[in-house]
Amino acid sequence: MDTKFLKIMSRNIGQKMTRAMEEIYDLAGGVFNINSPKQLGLILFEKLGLPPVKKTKTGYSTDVTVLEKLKNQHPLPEKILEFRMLTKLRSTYVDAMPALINPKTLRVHGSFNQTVAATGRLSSSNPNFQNIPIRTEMGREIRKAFCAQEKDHFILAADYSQVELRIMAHLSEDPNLVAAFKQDADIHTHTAAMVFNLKQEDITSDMRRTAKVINFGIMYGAGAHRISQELNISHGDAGAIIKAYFERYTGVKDYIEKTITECKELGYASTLYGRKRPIQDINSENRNLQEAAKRAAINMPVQGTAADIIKIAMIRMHDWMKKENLKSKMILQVHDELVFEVHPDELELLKKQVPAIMELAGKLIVPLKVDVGVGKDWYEAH
DNA sequence: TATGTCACG
DNA sequence: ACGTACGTGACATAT
Ligand SMILES: [Mg+2]
Repeated sequence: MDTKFLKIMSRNIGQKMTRAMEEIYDLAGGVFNINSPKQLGLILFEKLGLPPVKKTKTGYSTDVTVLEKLKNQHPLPEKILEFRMLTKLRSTYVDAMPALINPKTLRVHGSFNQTVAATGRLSSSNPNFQNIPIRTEMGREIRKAFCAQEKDHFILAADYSQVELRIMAHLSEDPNLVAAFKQDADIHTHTAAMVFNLKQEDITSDMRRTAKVINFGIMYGAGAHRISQELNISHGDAGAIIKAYFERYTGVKDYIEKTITECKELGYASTLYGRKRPIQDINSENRNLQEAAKRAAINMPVQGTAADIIKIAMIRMHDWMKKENLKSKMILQVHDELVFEVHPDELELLKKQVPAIMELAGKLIVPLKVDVGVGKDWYEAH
């Protein structure tokens, strides 16, 4: 870990927090605990009279979807979101990691749990290395602190490209989805072309974004409601897009129905390699429970098969590294990604072999693809 | 310990 | 009328 870097980052975030806090108290007309959803709810929805968007068990919801909707009515919600981002990054990552460094090894040693996630995924704890920020630039900067211990050594990150959609192609044998991956097409652009009935070259970035939400949404069993919220479009339009998707990818539709039927009969859903997840609620009288169980059943074969494949890759990787007496180390797994600390003498070898081992770990009717990045830290390796 | 929130794939 | 996309873990607050 680059603790010097984290120390500076903590100070910088702290300054931004102070500024945001002052503006928040100003806009709210008084001091309160911004981290208390209860106090914040009173300020937003009673003192300022903004319209409540949704409720929680205990009161007003103030989560990011709510504050996004209130942004155009008052300047406070946006400042709250900024403050929340800053506090999350500082308390969960920037200030937490240095405190966890083992004085003997000068490293942070977490756990990868093999018997927690119901789908067969690993989970990571103390600390969780599988949710290190990447989606915002400020968060992403934190990855600069994850560096090789020795100067001149490297971090190598290798991640599967669209592994879950490739698995869906394999399981469903849908001709359109299979063809897309055999051509190594940009899958979201491909789906956009299918759904909007256009050529791939005529797809706009907005249409691609829509298709991306659909591609992921389908694998989780999303309905028109969720898709409409996600894309900020009408319920009717969202329904029409989902309908168009299933008309073009009929194999996916059939596969999803088959998975649910089979789960109802057997009481479990399974992966390509035979891992089973019991899903008893699939036969529940309670409609909400049954619908949630259907979505879990749809997702299990996809998420679970991806977990099986990367586990196979990790075992083969370990065997290979041991046999070759390598000095480099496999240090992290993030569901579709493996991270290595690499000795400079072994860099070229790993750049070649790591993706090869990962790509061959799963035998699917479409190819698996792995992207590799190298740098002095995890930020550069991506 | 429960709850709400938010970080990731 | 209600709820509404899967799988996780950590933090702060409130009780
Ligand atoms: Mg990936």
